[in-house]
Amino acid sequence: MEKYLSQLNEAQLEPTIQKDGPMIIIAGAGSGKTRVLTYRIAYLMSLGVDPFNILALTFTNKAAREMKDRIATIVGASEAKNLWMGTFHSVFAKILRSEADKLGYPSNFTIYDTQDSDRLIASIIKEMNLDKDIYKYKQVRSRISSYKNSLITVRAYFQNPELKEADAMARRPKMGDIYKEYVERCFKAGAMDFDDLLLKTNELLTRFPDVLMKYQNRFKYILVDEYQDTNHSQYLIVRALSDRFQNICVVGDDAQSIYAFRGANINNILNFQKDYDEVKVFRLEQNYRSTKNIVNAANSIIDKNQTKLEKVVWTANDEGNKIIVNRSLTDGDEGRFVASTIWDNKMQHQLKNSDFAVLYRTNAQSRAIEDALRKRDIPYRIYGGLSFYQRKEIKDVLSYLRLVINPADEEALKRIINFPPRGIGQTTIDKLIVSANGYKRTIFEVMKNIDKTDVKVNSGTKTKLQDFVTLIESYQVLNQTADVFELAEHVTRTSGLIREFNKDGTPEGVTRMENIEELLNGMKDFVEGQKEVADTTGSLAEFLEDVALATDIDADKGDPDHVALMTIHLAKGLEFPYVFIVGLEEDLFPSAMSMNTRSELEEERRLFYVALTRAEKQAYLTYALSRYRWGKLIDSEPSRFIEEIDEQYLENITPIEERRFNPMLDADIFGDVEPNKIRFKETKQPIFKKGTTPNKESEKFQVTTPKNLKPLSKTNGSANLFDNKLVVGNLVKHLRFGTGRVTKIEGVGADTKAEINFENGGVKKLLLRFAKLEVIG
DNA sequence: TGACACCGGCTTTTT
DNA sequence: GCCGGTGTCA
Repeated sequence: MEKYLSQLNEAQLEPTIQKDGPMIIIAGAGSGKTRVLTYRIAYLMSLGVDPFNILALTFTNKAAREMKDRIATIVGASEAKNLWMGTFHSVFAKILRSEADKLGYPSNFTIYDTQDSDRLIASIIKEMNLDKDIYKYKQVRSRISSYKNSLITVRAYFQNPELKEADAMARRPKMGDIYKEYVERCFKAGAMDFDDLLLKTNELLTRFPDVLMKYQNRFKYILVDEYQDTNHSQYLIVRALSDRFQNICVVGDDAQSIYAFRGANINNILNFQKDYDEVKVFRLEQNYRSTKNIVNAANSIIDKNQTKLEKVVWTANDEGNKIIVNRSLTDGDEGRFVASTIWDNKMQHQLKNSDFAVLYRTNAQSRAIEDALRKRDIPYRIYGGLSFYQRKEIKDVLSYLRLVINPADEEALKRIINFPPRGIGQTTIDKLIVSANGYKRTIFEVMKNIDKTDVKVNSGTKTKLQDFVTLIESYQVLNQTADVFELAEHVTRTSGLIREFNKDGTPEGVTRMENIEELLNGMKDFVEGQKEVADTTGSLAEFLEDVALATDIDADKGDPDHVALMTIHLAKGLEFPYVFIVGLEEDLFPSAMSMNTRSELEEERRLFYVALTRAEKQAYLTYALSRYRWGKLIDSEPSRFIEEIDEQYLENITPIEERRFNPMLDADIFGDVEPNKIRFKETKQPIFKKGTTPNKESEKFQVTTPKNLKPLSKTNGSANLFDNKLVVGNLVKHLRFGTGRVTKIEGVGADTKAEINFENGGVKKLLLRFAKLEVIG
């Protein structure tokens, strides 16, 4: 242990060896807080504290895993294994499972993800015959979420006239009724949403003093990382659990609080000293990560915020290069700047792809960057966005498994009762829902006892319903003996899912199959991994829980040497030698939706601070003069954040030449194609602003498939032809068929036909027919 | 009841 | 530029 403690500077050492009592560590970006947390836990254990009595709450499961690994190298794996470490959601999901009966839940309750919640809310709004334009399900969901995070239960809601009034004022008087119905339906389905995991934990701890005492005694030492991002619900859990021993250590940086939108309360960290007696305050202000230029630039930014704790982040590192600011004409140009800069740097300095990260405000921005990187053959990985587990085919498989564990799971049932199609239509499903609500039973129970209910369906439908029940029940039987992998493998084969995805043989179907394959492989790993861990069961329930709470950043698959593309939110806690912060434009960053109040703007500024402090050696700030948003090209102006940086840390680089389109490199065609059967409808929208392409404006074509065409799976698409030319040899990208080359062109104008060889899974020949197309070559 | 084509909304950020 | 919902038709 001594050896490790000697690695710390004095400011780090003090909080590390502070054993008891409440303490707060205010840790600037890059100041080694993870190291302090890790060593502190190891130190506690070296003093004889049982790891079973230590609870460490982190922001991601990956952070927990890494910390656990590091602790394991210090104190040994067998000891480290017993630490309680993970995200709020995952730790308390486990606790809720073992205490579920007290709250009237089954221990194998389902965890609803955002999509499940959305679907349920949308269906409730519909069932209540409310105007969906006034009651937008996303708004309703976020409202319900904020109630829950503030511990406003349905009962509390109806007891509080102000809340009712506020919703009535917002023209949504039925808000409370929707909330009530939503909560009841979740309960009936044996499901908790993300917010419930915290809300129900609070309920558990307040309603059952013996349970509270049990966990207070168990968690003698509690550590909370990223405390600035805790919400009220989490705050109360921490307070309750630490109340007995008061051995609470929170770590955070108010300057990096970026989750107010999901209820994080920056006052939790600002007021910590008022919440506990004799709080010891430690500050980590020396940055070990970044150059002086980056640290000072970041300081000059955060200085503009009024709400903050006083601290001075400094570094003994080199001066470093100035931060490079680059202007582009369009988002496409911005992407190309990023790609070529990465390329040049790799060449000049012998760098790896993984030395670079591209950070953006919104997920939608990844596309332009992605295209540019792909064209340069630079490996990249997009984090976040639509996560693996949210893909349709994966959710379909998981829905079957969820139903095996918990047949009450309404959302899973609705998802797969007729997928693959088995002749159970919406009308039937609606009847089932109405009946189930009437009997206060689950849909599955109604289906199972259909003859004893008032559901009127014809005998054919009845048989189909019974077949479905039998199918699920056969899986339940298999689940008694088979492991997760074996069961899932059986399910995909016998449910018809594989047949469904295989049937048309399109690359899209192939991709879906590959994803299912990957899911099965993941299950195999899970099953084998669990055999080595003693205190876990490797059960299906556990797998589904892991999956529900997994974040994209948690999964590290594929070649690790790739450029990382992610939102700034996702980048928190990470560091990279070279960082690009792209899309620094007003209305995008800061977001147009976050400029109404000072506190919103300050959160955007903190977000920018987080982005900048990810960089170790070099930061690039880029913006474009025009950008595609909602499929339209719109003008933009540089972000105020660029101006807010003290200019002595910046270097503006003027593009040597404004980039032009190279049709061979940059031309893309998107669309649905099937031999001879495609119509291209011209739309008047130019692809590029005048002046950005030398002479001609490009045209955009919308593709529609005629009625007699069997669609591949998606019926809309569009084709972009740059400079209005199609040339033999042109590279063409197609959503479904990948990339191919034009091999033959026949005819002119409306009758133009182009034959394209797509190379993926064998050569595919497709005939395109363009309207209003000038053909050369 | 299912398939299909059209339309409209969306884009902040996530456990 | 994508996704999901909806209205229409067979």
